[in-house]
Amino acid sequence: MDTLHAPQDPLLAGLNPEQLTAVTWPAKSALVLAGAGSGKTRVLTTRIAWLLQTGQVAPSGLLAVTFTNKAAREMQTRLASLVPVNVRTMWIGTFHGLCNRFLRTHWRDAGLPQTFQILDSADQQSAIKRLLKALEVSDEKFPPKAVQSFINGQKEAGVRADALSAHDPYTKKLIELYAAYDAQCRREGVADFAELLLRSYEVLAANRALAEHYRARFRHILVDEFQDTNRLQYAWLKLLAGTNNALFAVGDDDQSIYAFRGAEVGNMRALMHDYSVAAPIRLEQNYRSAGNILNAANAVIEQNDGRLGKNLWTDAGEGEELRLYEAYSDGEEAEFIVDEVRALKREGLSLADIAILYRSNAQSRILEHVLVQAGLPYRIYGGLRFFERQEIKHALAYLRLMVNPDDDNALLRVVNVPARGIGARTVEGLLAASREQGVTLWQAACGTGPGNKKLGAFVLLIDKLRERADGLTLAEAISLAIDESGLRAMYEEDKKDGEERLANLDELINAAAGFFPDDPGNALVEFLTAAALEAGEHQAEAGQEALQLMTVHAAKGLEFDAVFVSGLEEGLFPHENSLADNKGLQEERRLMYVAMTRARQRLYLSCAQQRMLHGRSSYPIRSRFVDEVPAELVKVLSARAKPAPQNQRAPWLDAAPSRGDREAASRRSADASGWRIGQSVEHAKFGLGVVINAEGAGDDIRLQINFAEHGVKWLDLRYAKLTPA
DNA sequence: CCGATCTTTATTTTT
DNA sequence: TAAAGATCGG
Repeated sequence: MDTLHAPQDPLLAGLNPEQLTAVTWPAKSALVLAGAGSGKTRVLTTRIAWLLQTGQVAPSGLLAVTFTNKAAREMQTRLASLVPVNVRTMWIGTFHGLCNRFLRTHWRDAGLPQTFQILDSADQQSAIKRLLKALEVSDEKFPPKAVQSFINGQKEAGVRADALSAHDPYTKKLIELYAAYDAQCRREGVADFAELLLRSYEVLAANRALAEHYRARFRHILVDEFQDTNRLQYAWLKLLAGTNNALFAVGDDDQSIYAFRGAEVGNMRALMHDYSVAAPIRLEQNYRSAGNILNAANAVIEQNDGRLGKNLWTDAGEGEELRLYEAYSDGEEAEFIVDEVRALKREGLSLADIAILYRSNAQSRILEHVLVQAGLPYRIYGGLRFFERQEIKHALAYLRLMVNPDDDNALLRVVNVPARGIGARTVEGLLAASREQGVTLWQAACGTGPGNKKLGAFVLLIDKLRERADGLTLAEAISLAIDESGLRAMYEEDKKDGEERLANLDELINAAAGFFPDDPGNALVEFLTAAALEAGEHQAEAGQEALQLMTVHAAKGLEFDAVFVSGLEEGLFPHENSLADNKGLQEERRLMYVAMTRARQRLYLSCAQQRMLHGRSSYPIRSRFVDEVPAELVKVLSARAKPAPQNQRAPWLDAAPSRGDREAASRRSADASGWRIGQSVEHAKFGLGVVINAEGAGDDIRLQINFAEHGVKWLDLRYAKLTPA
C-alpha cells in the first residue's frame, strides 16, 4: 500500500500536499474545499483513478456525479487517459443523466412507461399552460411561469402535492395545480427534469431491497460542484451513501452562484455535520492567476460572511496590476475594450484567450456593435441551443409520437404543422373530448374515428411512420419522419429562413447517424432522451480565433489570459433585483469573485457613467465591488478625452459620490435646460401639469410631470413639446 | 391562419 | 431598446 501512496507513483506525481491528501483520502466521507483554479477536476479524476488502481474499488462500485454533461465528459476523458477502464459502463454522469439511467432500469418500480419521455423547461411550461386552460384557471392570476416554479421548487424540496397543505386560497390552488400537473404527466407518460430526480429518490426511499442493493454497490460516491446541489440532490446522495459508503464532495462555497435555481450552499455544512467531517480539505494553491488578481479577488470575497473560509495563493509571482477604466458611456466603454483587445492581439495574445464578461445578456449588444465595426471576430455564449430550435423540436415531436402517441405536448406541437386543416376549433374539440373522457389527445383522436377525416389522416400518418420506421436505422427513421410528415416540404417553401432550418434538420439526421445507443433495439428512445438531457453545448468548443463574450455565469469553470469584467455599476452588477437582502448581495459578490478568478494574466474592470437601460439613459454609480479591491492592486486608466467631460468624476481613490449627489447633479442639469422642479408646464396633449422630478444631462433630459388630468408621466425633452405655464 | 399593431416588460440557467 | 405576448382584422 505504502508504495502506492508514495508520490513517485506516476499517478500521484506532481500533486501538491493538499491535493495528495484529497486524492489518497481513505474510504470515508470528505469535503474538499476547492478554490478556483486549484486543480479540482484533477483531484477528482485522480482520486477515482487511484481508487481503481489500488484495487479499493471496482469500476462498477463507483458513482461520480456532475452538473453538466460537459463536466461529466471531461471527467470520463481524463479518467480514461489515467487508467485502462471502460468509462462508458461506469456510473459517471449528471444527476439527471444518472437518474434517467436508474429509471430506465427500474421503470416498473417507478410506475413509468418503459419509453417515458422527458419534458424540458419549455415543454413543461406548455404542459402547464394547457393544464390551466383545461381547468379553466385564469393564467393572469396564475401565470404559467409562477406555477412552474412552484412545482419545481416543491419537487426540488422533495415534496409531493399530497404532502402539502395551505390555508390561503392562492397556495391551495397552486397545490391543486401541482397535483393535476403530475396526474397529467402520468397520463401522458412524461417526466420533467425535477421529476427524474424526485422519482428516483422516491423509488429508492420506498424500496428497501433496491436501496440496499445500490448502497452495497456504490462504496464510493464522488460529487463535483457540491455547492450547487439542491435539497433533493443531497437527499438522493445521502440515500445512496447510507452510513457506510464514502461521500467525497468537492465544491467551493465562494463560487455558489445558483441559489436562484435552488442550489443550497448550506449542503456543504450539512455534509460535514451529517458525515462527521471534522474539517474540509482546503485546496488553496492556485495554478491559474497571477498574485495580484488573486489578492484582489480574495479581498472582495472577504466582505462576505458565513464563508467556510479560504485564501487563494500562488507561487507564480504578483504579475501585472489590475486595470480600471471608467468610461463616459456604455458605448465608450465598449470602444475602450475593443481598443485594448486590439492591443493585446498585437502583443501576441490569441483572441480565443480573451474574454469579455458581463452580468446580463443585454449588455452584449453594444459590445457586438462595436466589435462588428472593428471587424474583430467574436463568439457569444448563450442563446438558442440546437435542440431548442423550432424545426428540431417539430421533428422530435413526430419521433416522440412514434414512440409514445400519448405525448399530448408532442401532438399539439405538430398536429397542424405543416398546416393540414386541423385548426383551433378542431383542437378545441379534441381537448374537450379528452377532458370529458379522461383520455389523452391521441386516444380522443382515435376515438373520433372517421368522424373527422383530417384527424384520421394524422393518426394514420403517425401509425404509418411507426410501422415504416421498424427495421430502419435511426438516421433513416428520422429522415423518413421529416419527409413524410411534410416538414421538409414546408421549410422548402419557406423563403425567409427555410434554408437554415433545412440545414438544421439535416444536421439532426447527421447527429442520429453518429449516435450510438447502448441498446440498438431502443435507439429512438435513447436518442430522444439524449436530445432532452443534452440539449447541446452552448457552442462551447473553443478552437477558432474569436473573442469570447459571455455572462459571468457562463464563464464559471473557464479561464482566459485576459478578462474584461464590464458594466461594473450599481444596479447592474450587483444587479438591482438582488439588492433587497444581504443574501442576494452576497451572491452577487460571489459572482464578482468568479468573474475575477477567470483571469490568468490580465484583469480589466470597467464601468460607464451613462448607460442605456430599457431604452433610457441611466446614470449609475460605480459598483461597490470595484471599491472593495485594494487600491494598490489597481492601475487606474484615465478616460480618453472624447466627449466634453460633464462633471469630472472624483478620482477612483476618492470616496464615491453618493446617490444623493448624483441626483443633485441631474437636477442641476435639468435646471440648466430651463426647467426646474415645481414649475408649472403645459403639454399639447396632456394639458397642465407640474414638474416633480428630472433626470438626465445635456440634451438627453427627462422630466417627470404630474398632469392634472393624465396623472404622472415621464417625458423625454427631445420629443415632448412643453411650454411654461 | 397569418400578419400587423399594440402592450408589456426588462437577471443569472443546467438538466 | 427590443423582444415577446396579446389582440385584432382580413
